[in-house]
Amino acid sequence: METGTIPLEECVGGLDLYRTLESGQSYLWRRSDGEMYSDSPAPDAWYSTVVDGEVVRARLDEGAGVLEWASTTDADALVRELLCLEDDLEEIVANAPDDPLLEDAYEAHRGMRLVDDPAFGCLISFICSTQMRVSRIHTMVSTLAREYGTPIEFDGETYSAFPTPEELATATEAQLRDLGLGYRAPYVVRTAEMVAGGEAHPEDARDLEYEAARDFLTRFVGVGDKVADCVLLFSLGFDEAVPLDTWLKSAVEEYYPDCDKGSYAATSRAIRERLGGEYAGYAQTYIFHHLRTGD
DNA sequence: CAGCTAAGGGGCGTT
DNA sequence: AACGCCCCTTAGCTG
Repeated sequence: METGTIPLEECVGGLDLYRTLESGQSYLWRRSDGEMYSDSPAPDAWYSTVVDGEVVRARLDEGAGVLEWASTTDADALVRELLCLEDDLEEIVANAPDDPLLEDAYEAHRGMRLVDDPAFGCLISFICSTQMRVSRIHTMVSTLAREYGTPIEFDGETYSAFPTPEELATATEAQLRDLGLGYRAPYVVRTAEMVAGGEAHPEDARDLEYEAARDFLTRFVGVGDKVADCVLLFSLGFDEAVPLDTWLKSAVEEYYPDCDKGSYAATSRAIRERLGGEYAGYAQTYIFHHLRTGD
């Protein structure tokens, strides 16, 4: 076992691990008390995930002023990457457009960061997310990991990696329906088969310009504009992506009515400009969390 | 191409 | 306790 600490002072603008990992961006982490996404924060809890066969655990130690990690490998760089610790939140907030809703959101959830999830797990997570509340999405993704992922022993406990495309492609629609995925079951199987078969990989979108990348991702079954935007924002480093979900649509309706241009693409473009362009995705994450939690 | 609708099932608020 | 409605939407069909 390897362990380490990352000084919180290196995370410019702070780090709120609870809001970063339980705000509906990532479904690939687990909380040690099993109460993740239950609306009951546990400031001392360990969060764990598995990336490329390596277990990573992380915990905030506010008293010591550090983010503590433990892993099967030297995970210092990996933890910084997964939690976007290099993002300068002070600069992002300072450069944000003057906007009452956005300022409230940034103020209320200071320290919440974007995540940088592995692409395949992120893609499947958001295919599962349609018409679903965040706690159930987390349950579904955990179930997929338990049923199809490779178990890994670490520090006396068993962790389940999210399945590889090849592992998930062995699933049948009927099995996934039995696991509670509903109409998403065939989407997950077909997308896993596409990636496993080499037909396309979500990582391929990295090389494209933003809107072309979004179009590219919609070739996967169960992926429309909104899910594609989530994968771009939460996994592929497109910080300008603004997923237009029900909460953002209601925000457009109530706060930015002039940004409603009818189609997804045009409205997305307008709200992206209104929220600051380059880092509009950060703004989206804060507004989404602000409206959803009512905090 | 725009517009409509079906597609799990659980949790939550209302009767 | 039963009921209706909602949930970070997409695919497929119709006109």
